[in-house]
Parts: sequence; C-alpha cells; structure tokens
Amino acid sequence: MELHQLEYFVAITETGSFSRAAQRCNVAQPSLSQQIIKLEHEIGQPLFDRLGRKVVLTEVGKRLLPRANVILGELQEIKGELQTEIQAGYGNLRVGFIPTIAPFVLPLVIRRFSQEFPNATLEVHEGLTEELVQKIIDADLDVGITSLPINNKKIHTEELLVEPLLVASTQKFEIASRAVIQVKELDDFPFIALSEVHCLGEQVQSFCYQQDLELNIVCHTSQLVTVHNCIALGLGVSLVPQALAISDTSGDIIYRTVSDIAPKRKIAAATHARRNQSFLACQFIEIVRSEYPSN
Amino acid sequence: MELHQLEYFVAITETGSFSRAAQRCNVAQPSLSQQIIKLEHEIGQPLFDRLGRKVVLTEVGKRLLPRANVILGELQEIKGELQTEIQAGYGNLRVGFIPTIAPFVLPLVIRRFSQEFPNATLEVHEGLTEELVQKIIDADLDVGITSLPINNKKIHTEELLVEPLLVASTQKFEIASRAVIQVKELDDFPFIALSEVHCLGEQVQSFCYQQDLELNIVCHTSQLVTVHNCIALGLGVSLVPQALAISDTSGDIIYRTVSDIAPKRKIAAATHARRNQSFLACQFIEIVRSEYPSN
DNA sequence: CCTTTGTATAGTTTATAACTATAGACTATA
DNA sequence: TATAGTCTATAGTTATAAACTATACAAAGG
Repeated sequence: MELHQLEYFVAITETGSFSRAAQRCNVAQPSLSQQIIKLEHEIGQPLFDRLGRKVVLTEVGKRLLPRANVILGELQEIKGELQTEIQAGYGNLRVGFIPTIAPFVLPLVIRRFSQEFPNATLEVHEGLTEELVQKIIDADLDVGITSLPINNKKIHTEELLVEPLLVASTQKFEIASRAVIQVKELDDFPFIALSEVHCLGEQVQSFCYQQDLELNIVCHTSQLVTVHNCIALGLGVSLVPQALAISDTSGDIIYRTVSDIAPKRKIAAATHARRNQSFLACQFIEIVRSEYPSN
Repeated sequence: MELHQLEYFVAITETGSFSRAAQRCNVAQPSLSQQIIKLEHEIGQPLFDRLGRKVVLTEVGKRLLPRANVILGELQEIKGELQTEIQAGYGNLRVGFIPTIAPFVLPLVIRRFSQEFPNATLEVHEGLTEELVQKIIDADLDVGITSLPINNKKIHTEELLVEPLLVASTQKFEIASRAVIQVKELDDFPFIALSEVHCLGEQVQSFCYQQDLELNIVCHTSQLVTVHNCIALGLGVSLVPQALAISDTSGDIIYRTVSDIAPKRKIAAATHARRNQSFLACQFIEIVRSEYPSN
C-alpha cells in the first residue's frame, strides 16, 4: 500500500470516475486504474463497482474511505506542522553552563528564553567544561556555554565575547586604591585561588605563569562564591570574571582592571561539530550573547 | 513523501543505525540512505545527525517520529480491520421486498438477520418489482427479493425457491371441500383478483390465460390483504401465495393445492449484474432462502 | 597505525509506475 | 438498431525511481 494509491482512491470517490480522478491527479487514466487494481489485490477485495456510467464504492471501499481520508489528512498536517512548530519555537533544548558562568548568566538567559519561546522546554545542566564536552559529544546536550579553548575536534565552538578578569579586593589592600594596576603588582598581595578543576582557575594559573608571577596563594577553593566571600572578608585579592563584579551589588569589594596586560577569558558556545544546530539552539546562543553581563 | 520512506525512517530510530535498519527492511543500505535524503529534502530539514557511531534525531526528526508511528500504525490497523470488520458482519445492507412477499417474509428475515449480524445496519424498502429493479440499477439498493421473471440484463437473479399458489376459499364454496381441485374448476366460482401492478396479479392473469380460463372476477384490489379479507368474508375465491396461507392462523379460510397444473411463482434475489455482492448481501440471501415460509 | 564500523556517492540494473494506443462495454441519441 | 460518445481495462512501451554493487570517506577502537 502506498500513499499515491490512497490519493487516487480518494480522488475517484470525489470525482465519481476514474477518468476525472486521473485528470485531477495529473496522470493518465490507465495508470490510475492499475494502481487501484494493485490496492484491491493487496486488500483482497474490490473497492469499486465499475458500472460504466458511474463507479460505486463497495462495502470494503466505504469502510476504507474515511480511513484513507484520515491518513492523507494527517500527512498533510504533518508537513505543515513540522515547519510551523519549529518556527513557533516548539521543541526541547538541552543546555549546559560551567560553574563560573552559571550563577551570573543562567538566570538572565532562562528568563529571556522562556519569554521568547514559551513553547519550548529547556533543560539546564551545570558542569565542568570536560563534563559538558562529553555530554555534547554523546548528544546528551545541545549547547554548552563555557570558556575557550576547547581542544576537541568533535566540538564546534562559537566565540561569544571576551570577558575581562578583574582584580577584586577590599579597601584593606592598597591595590584597591591605586590608579593604575600592573600585572607585576599582583604577587604583592595574598591571593585567593580557584581550584584548577575549573577552567577559570586553570586560566588564572597559566596567565600568571606566562607573566612570571609567583602568586602568594593563601587559599585554594573549589567554588567561585567562596573566593568572593574570602575577598569580602579581606583575606586576600583575586582575579574574577567581570560578570561576577557586575552582579555584585554589595559594594564591599572593589573591582579594578589590570592596565598593562589584561587577563581575560573567551566565552563561547560549544556544540557538536557534526550535528545540525536546531533553531532553538541558535536562538539560545544569541540570547546568551546579548544577555551576558558586560559594561 | 511515501510510506516506505516513513518505514525506513522509523526503522532507523529503532535500530539506531542506517545499516541495521537496512537489514531489517531487507534493502541495501544505500537505498535506505537515499530515501531518507529524499524525505529530508521534501521536509526541507535534516531528520538525523549522522555521528558515525550512532545516528541521532534532530529536533525535526523527533517531532516527526511519533507522527510517523501513528501513520504506520493506523495503516497496519486498517488492513486488518477491513478484513475482520467484513467477516464480523459490520456494514450496511439495503434490501427491498415486493408487497406480496414482504408481510410474510420480511419480519422473519429481519429478526434472524439482526440476531446473526448485530453489527450490521439494515435498510429495508418495500416496492413493486420495477421500483426495486430501478433502485438496484442505480445502486441505491443492494438486494431485492421479488418474483421471476425479471427481464433486465443489468439485473442478476438468483432463484431461491418455487412457491405454489393455493386456492383460497371459505367453506361457503364447495371447492373448499373437494378432494381434488383441477385448474378448469376455478372459473366456476367468483374470483377475487389482485391488481396487475403486482407481479403476482399479473402472474395469476397470465396463468389463467395460458390455461384458457375465463375467470369470473368479482373484485379487483390492489392489496393482497384486501384479497384475503374478501375471501374471508366469503365474497369469492382466489389464488394466493403459500406463504400467506402459512401465516394465516385464523382458520376461516381453506387453502387447497391445484392438482393437475399447479400455479406457482418463482421467488428470487435480484442484484446488480455488475456489482460485487457484499458478504452481508450473500448472507442475507441465504437467510431469506431458509426463512421463507414453506411446508 | 590499522582494522572495523558506518554512511555517502557513483554507476548500473531492475522494477515499477508512467505513457500511448486500443479494445470492449455501456449510454444516449438519431 | 445503428452509431457516436464515454467509460474502464488491457497490451505494449517508455521513463522514472528505487533497488543493487562497488567504493570512497570518516570516525572509533584495539
């Protein structure tokens, strides 16, 4: 049984004749006759009584007709719906953020995305870069918001923005009041370090290594919020993402840029290199780009 | 879009691979790939992300899958249902009886048919032979129960039985008490004639003509029940169908067979010569044959 | 690095659905 | 009752599309 056979069948019932049905279907009449015969053979019973002047449905034909209409109607719907649903933002999107981005960006993005795509469902994960990468490769995640670099051929990255890392300190340390801060000055103060399991921690570490800084690390912590709280208590200074600075409205901590060689991290959307990006995924990435806190 | 494309599509989702799906569908893998590509072109978007080790549905694919399953499932059902519904006696049957048969046969037949085919709907018409014939030709009626002959090439007739016509009389006329009744004796008594619009009236008339009888007709009536009532009142005698005699339980009227040359009528099922007889129609005809009142 | 697994592509063959032409059956009108 | 007109079915052919084989190319795993 094939769909064009059902189309022919319905056309005959609607036109009341093989010939007229053939015209409507843009085929020759014999083609149509043969397809109906095939259909009748497959069903095992005739569908029409050919009476010359008119054709009449048999009992089997009568019972097939509404069903054929349903099938064809559904198929017609499906084609349209698939397009419109996608454009109307139906669908599911699975996204992930790394822990040093999530707190400042995730809430803003979710809010905006839910407003713009109320028909979509959004699954949000938080995990370290390598965890997100593995999920993306396994197709368990559609988009990961993380920082560069990602050295994996299976991952496609789209850079969204460059985020400066700011010196964070309380007034207790004089670095907070200097007009200009140079890289070399950072090792003059106790430093609150983020664990290298985070790419941010790793990036700060390698930045300092490149600049020949030997930091005076007084604390290693595995959460950025702990770093923040330590700074606020005056235990030391650190390099933190600008997004954290922007979202910090307490006023206890002073954030300053490094003048000469600014530490920074590149924020990117990571997707599977070989999967097609869905409409929602593209839209989501643009929302992250525009909602990401920056001055 | 064609059904085998949807079958391939579903097979891929279930096996997780083009190759395995091809095996299941008993086609070569390239054939299947090409059909999926065609389907994707028609929909305008890819359905799968081919990741090498595994294939993953795209958002469009995810939304197509349940619909494809519905379509294929429905189609599978339809094939089965068409067969079983017919065999389970679903359907509609439009039947007709002529007025000189209907009163004695129709009730019995309807009762039996309804019992045997509770899933069927039965439309019953009553009309003169020519009316039934016309409806059958127009495919407005499936089966007509009437008497032969029917001279119409478009009508197929199946003889069911030969019904004797009996002499009906009250004791008032001595014909009722004779041991043997001969044709020639009929014109000795007043005769209640049925109108020739009925084939029965016509048949009696032509029977008498052939036997060189000149009936002493005292009454022409257009309903068989009127004939019956006239006889019961002793107004005359008549030739009536055996079915009437059997159903007459009053005992007022004596029914006798004609010994030498028995008048009779052939009861037949008339159907369209070129239409296929439905299962229900065949069953109905057999029920008429077996339920028709006879000694 | 090589083998294995998997999909896509190219080229060919087969199968099927299209076509043309015409037969055969019926309707309607002269 | 002829006869033209209107159907569907059949026969034979062509064209299309779906199948196949062989192979290229990419990725994963030992």
